[in-house]
Amino acid sequence: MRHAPSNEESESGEERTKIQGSQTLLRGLDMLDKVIDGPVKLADLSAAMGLTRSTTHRLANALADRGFLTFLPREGYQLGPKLLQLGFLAQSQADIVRIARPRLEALAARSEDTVHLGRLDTDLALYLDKIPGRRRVDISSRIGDRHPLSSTGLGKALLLDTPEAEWPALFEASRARGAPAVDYAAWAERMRGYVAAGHAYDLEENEDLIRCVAAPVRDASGRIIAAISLSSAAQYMDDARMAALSGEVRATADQIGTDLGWVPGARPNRRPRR
Amino acid sequence: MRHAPSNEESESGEERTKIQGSQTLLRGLDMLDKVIDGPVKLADLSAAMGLTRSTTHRLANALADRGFLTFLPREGYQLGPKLLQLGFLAQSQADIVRIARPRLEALAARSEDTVHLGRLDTDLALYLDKIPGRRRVDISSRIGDRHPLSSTGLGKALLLDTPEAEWPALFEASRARGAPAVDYAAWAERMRGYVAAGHAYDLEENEDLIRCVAAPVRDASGRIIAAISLSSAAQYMDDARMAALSGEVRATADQIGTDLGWVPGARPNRRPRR
DNA sequence: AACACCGTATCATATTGTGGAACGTCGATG
DNA sequence: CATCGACGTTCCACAATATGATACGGTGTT
Repeated sequence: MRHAPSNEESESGEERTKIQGSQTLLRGLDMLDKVIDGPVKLADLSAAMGLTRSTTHRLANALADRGFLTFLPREGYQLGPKLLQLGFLAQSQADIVRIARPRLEALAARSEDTVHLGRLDTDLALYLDKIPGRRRVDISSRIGDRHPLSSTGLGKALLLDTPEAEWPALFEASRARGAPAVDYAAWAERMRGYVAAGHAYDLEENEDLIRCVAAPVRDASGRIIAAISLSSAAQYMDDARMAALSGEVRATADQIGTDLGWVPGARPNRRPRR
Repeated sequence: MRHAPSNEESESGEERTKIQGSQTLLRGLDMLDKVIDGPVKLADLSAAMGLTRSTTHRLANALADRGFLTFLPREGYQLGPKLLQLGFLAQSQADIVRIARPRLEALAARSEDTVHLGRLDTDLALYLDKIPGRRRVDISSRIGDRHPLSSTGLGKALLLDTPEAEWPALFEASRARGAPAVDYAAWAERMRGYVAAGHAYDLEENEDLIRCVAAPVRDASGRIIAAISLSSAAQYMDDARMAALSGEVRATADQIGTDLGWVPGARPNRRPRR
């Protein structure tokens, strides 16, 4: 085959692995990315791919034939129905607990502390998984437990996208469910900091002498569907360590999100599904 | 390249188009289908594809590299996170009204009658689109209208998957919303027939002298997310014609569903999302 | 230890994919 | 009404890319 004229490196600066011996497949797969925000005409598509119109057309047609692309006569190529089907199937195969487990174990191993995974359940945080740390610290939580949102790191992480207007109601609900009585104004002020930082702390508000760092997990829709937290005795968790750990906890949460189809940079999509 | 040893026709009886000149891409895309029900080991995958282990491995790796497959060390290959991302994006691009329009127009043109598209809105049928037929018949419906479920073909089609236990409540709600007072037992008996047939009729229950044939539209999850109906004056709609049209209406509804990622044969998935 | 299983790497071969160019087809423009 | 331009489609000679036989290196099982 003739090679592309001095197109050794892509002009659009993207650097994708070669995987040697699958050029056609990789080009086809990458083509789907070029179509993610609406219909694209063949000419634009070939320009974006750095390929000739012939090649682009052949690939696009193959993708369309299998339903990965839809061709709209006067608009261009668009994501096709096959992706809806496979996306749904992938969704049903994606069990958060199973997906998250290895990442959580790695985090627990590195930090030697206890890691939790949980999600929102009406107005409580439901604990889905727990990896005990190496240190002998009693963290009195069990899988299946429900804890108040306002007084746990995990719960606060779950709320990071919730509009502030809804905070008072949730705060009250938490108090009714056993959260300690603290001043709302002070709590909300701290929450604003957590929202800005993208993670949440828990500073002995719930169980005495336990501190934790928590971060939200997002799925393909960008919504927060779960959160993880790393807990330890306050003696092992001074402010400096919490700050140091927060990046790692966020990174782990983001990795899990990526496994679930979340795309870090993508336009935030906060609207609830349907 | 060496060709596959006498593997001219696939053993698994599937017949897929050639599209000449995209073998690698097509093989890769088809590979995703072999993985739809859980992790598959490399050996099984190559067997299912009718390819050598080498080739299978190369393709699977390319797919995994781009996130279309996930490799689980001791289980095999599985649908990957990229499909979740693209599936979600495809979903947000898939506007039912726009997708359905050409199909509805074709149906309206063929039958010369009025076609409606609608979906469930709490306990009413919300009309999303309307293509007037050629015949001059007053169908007093407008886009945005809400009509009772129990007394419209469209509404009944929307209920075809609803457990019978919930029928009485919905029937009562419809009556409260203006549906004519008919006998529940008789209505339920007719509904059972519609459920078995996969389509619904409306026989002058709502507007006098109007009859219609309706069918449900399913999405990738298998759930009924909308319905279409074909309405005409009773004089043009004798029982024979209704029977003849029901197949065509169902076919159109199914085509729209396919555009939305629905797969005809797939295991029915009735459980609500989340 | 020997074995079976599974994923990975290598490499000569020619099949497959490539891109240039020409063709159709539709609307818009002069 | 003719010409043009934009866009998708088809064709084809050429060689780069994809292929599959074979061999390798892990890990758990007998």
